[in-house]
Amino acid sequence: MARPKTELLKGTLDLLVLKTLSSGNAHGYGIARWIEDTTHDALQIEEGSLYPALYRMEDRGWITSEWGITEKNRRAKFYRLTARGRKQLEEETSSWERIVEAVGLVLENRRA
Amino acid sequence: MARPKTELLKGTLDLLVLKTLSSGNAHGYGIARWIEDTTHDALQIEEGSLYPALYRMEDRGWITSEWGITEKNRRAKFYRLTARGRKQLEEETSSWERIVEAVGLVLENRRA
DNA sequence: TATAATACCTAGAACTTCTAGGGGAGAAAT
DNA sequence: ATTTCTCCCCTAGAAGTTCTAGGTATTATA
Repeated sequence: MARPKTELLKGTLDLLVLKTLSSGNAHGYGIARWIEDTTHDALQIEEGSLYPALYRMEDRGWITSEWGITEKNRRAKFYRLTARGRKQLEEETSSWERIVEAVGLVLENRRA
Repeated sequence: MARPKTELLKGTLDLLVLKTLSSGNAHGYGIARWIEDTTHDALQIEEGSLYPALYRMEDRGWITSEWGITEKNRRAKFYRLTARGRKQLEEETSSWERIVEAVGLVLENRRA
């Protein structure tokens, strides 16, 4: 089936998930769908990347989880941001912006 | 001595090196210094990351190397881009731009 | 009642980057 | 002269994240 290659840049997944959760609770599957929709499938979230990432973030105290029922009447684990997660989001956002700016400098530059 | 954390996003190093070489040959050490200078040290290039990356890229036929002597009268391995390397640079540049744009959509968005 | 969609889970492979060293040779400083 | 600094290359192994390629269960739909 070979979908077009739309690999994530390693290191961005946490940022994307944290940002998604910053505006409301969500379950894993829903987070993935929301990111894909928002980016018009420019980013695809593999479940084999997502779930391990969610566990890591929970271990680190950035998010917490709770079982519940979705709008579609399905059992799902809902995540929400902790205070530490919110702080982490801020850090990762500014780190991301710094890197984008820096890479931009390289891409624009012509060496003398 | 703990320099401030300025980790690379995994996946950007190839792009940075290819772009650096796109405007002229350079040796490894010089590539690292140029990227750091250009980004005002926002990105730091570890030699333990750089040299393995250069070998990978050479294996893949994106760059070729040749020993020579630097301006400072030191022995050094000079790299230059191949045609395939130039093509790879184009691909990685547009991939980078796609990702930056997509992440931007997520960061700007507020979920309804 | 078969199939699709929703939702979660996991082991192991693959890959890149970092850590933490090592070495040699020329330049500068003492 | 000898030490120290800068330039320049190199490597093994650890660490970390993402992907592949499966699997399961339940509900909605055709």
